[in-house]
Amino acid sequence: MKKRQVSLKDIANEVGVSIATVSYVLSDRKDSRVSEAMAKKIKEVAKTLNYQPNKIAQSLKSGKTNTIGLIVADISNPFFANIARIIEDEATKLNYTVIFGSSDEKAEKSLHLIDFLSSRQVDGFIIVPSEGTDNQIIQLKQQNIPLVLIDRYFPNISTNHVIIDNFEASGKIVNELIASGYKRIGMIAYSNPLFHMRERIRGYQETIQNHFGNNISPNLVEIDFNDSRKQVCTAIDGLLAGENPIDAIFFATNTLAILGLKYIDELSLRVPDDIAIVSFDEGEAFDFYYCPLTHIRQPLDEIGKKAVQVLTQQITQPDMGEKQICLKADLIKGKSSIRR
Amino acid sequence: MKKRQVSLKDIANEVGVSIATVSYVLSDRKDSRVSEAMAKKIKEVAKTLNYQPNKIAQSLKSGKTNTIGLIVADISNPFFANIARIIEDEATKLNYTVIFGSSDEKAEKSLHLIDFLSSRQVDGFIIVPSEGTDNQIIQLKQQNIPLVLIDRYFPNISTNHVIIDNFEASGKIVNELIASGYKRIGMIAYSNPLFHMRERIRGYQETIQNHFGNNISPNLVEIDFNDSRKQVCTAIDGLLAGENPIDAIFFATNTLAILGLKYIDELSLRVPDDIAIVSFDEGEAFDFYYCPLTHIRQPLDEIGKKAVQVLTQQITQPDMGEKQICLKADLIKGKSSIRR
DNA sequence: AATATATGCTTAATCGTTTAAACAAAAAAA
DNA sequence: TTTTTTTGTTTAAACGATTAAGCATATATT
Repeated sequence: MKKRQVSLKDIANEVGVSIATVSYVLSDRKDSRVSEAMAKKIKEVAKTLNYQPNKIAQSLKSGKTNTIGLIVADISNPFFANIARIIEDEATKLNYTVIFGSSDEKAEKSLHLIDFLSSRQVDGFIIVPSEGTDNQIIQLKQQNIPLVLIDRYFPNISTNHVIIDNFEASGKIVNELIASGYKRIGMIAYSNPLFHMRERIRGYQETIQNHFGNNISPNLVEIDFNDSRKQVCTAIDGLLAGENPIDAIFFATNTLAILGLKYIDELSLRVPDDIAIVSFDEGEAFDFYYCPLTHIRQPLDEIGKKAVQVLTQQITQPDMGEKQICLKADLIKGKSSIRR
Repeated sequence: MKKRQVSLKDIANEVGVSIATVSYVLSDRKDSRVSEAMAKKIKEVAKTLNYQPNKIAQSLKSGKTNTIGLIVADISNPFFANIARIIEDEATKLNYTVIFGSSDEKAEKSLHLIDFLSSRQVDGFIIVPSEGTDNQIIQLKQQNIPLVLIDRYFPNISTNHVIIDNFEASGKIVNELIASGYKRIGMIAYSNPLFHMRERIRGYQETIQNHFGNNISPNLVEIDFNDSRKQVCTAIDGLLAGENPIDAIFFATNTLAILGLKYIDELSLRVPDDIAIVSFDEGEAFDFYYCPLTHIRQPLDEIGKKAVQVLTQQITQPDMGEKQICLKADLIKGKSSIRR
């Protein structure tokens, strides 16, 4: 009734030989001294029985699972979903499986995921760290578990990481607005202490400062991740109120941009005539937005691939030094930042 | 240098007791007769050493991995991405891990995935079967591997499945168009022999037939999945040409709708004034489309959850009979099918 | 012919966990 | 006091694969 998976033992019994012999043949070791005839027979039987090696057993023996644990901050964000996909593809190419989970930007969930994936003996981690996970990362380092951070990192913890130059990208897009003639540029960002967000904000502030000095000051609103829908609206209201309403908004992420654009539509403001909009990252949702958005495009492909490559290198050569990769992001000029 | 994961052995050595005793304590077996004092000590040491049971070893022993293999037809389609997400969440709740892959609608890739996941000893499969995978499904059945098909199934292979009533849904949305006064309704579908697609087409054809008899015949164009971008445009051109151009298009999937709408924008046709549009499924991209689409919303949540529940039941009670679940989909009325 | 080497396969240990069975010592029943 | 039962712990086999070491037998070298 219950058909167990066929094992080396089954083949050995069938052929009338020891398990070891079968193992030697099927693992194709050049130094094995099994006779041609026997090898052929064993391979035949293996095929007819449709033998598939039990990777669980192999893993237990070898201590390697060929599995990567991936923890992203928020899988419902297409940015992370895409990265996850790329990582998965690249990992598959290198013969690794990816098991992943979303921390939903919560340190507690992140910890739970790390424990879970550790107990499943992943060979290493690729992590988009969220706020307050510093010690989790330190722990992993202490356990000598191979690890690559992406998108964000902790400047005071030395780790492998693959990130982009958020400061530069942010400056680039603000410059674009300024070049188009916009002066009162607001920014809506998350009140997130993580490095990537701080860098985006710093890029914005310094660029404004460099251009306008003390004549025009930056106009930044920071938003709580867990109440973003409401707070984005309030933020926009705030930026538009007063004597000198802003004429352009820079959204620090695609999720903020989506929320913002929906509200701007509700206000019956037209982009870019009434207000210019620029944003970090893309979203499928922008495909059908009437006005193609000027935005920063991160090299997702490169980030994902590099992360996997660095990780698998660490796994196979643990004594390799740490790799810290910082990529440049592209500015995609749409029509949402053109002054007409 | 190299810190191995701590094992029962480490704890046993530390406490000065046998591995078995440690195992009995840490697996919290009610029938164990280990003394309170010893149990307490072992638990303490386990905690300080930060012991995490090695699930690989547990799996090898138990023959269960608490892992589900998920194979979707196309992970870049948000429909499947969402389902994957829901399945993942539900599985996690039931203490299962999901390992998944995308067959990209290719039988060969599907086979590869099944072999791969089998060798990783998944306890069961949830599969969105693609064209030509009939024998793969039959094979799994013969090996007594628990299995649930979703979205599609093979009428001539008896399996667990969770699907929706595509015929009914299709009829419902065509009826909506007819009720709004549209008469020449075209449909663009995939030339896919799978049941779900045939049912959507049949729903369209029979509804047209029922309403208009022989006065107006259905106007269906079937499209090759691998060349859909081009063929959708050709199809729309075709439907719009001639003496009696169509006044409404029913797209059989969200991917077709997205391609179609982009082309319709290029043609400078306005929805619904120049042409009405209805579609199966949603897409994030529709969020910002100027005209909210009338579409069929599948109960993704229910499909995903039911699939996991049926599968885990099959895993724990293999002698349970097959479950075949057919859900109804909802018609979401937008503005893309209103005659003005 | 005696010894060395090569060939072909088997034995047995190992990975970390589970668990039935064994065993010794203590407590209870006779 | 002897026997039985209970209590607390250990032994050992098992899951399926890998692999160093062992052991015949056959072939090659002196």
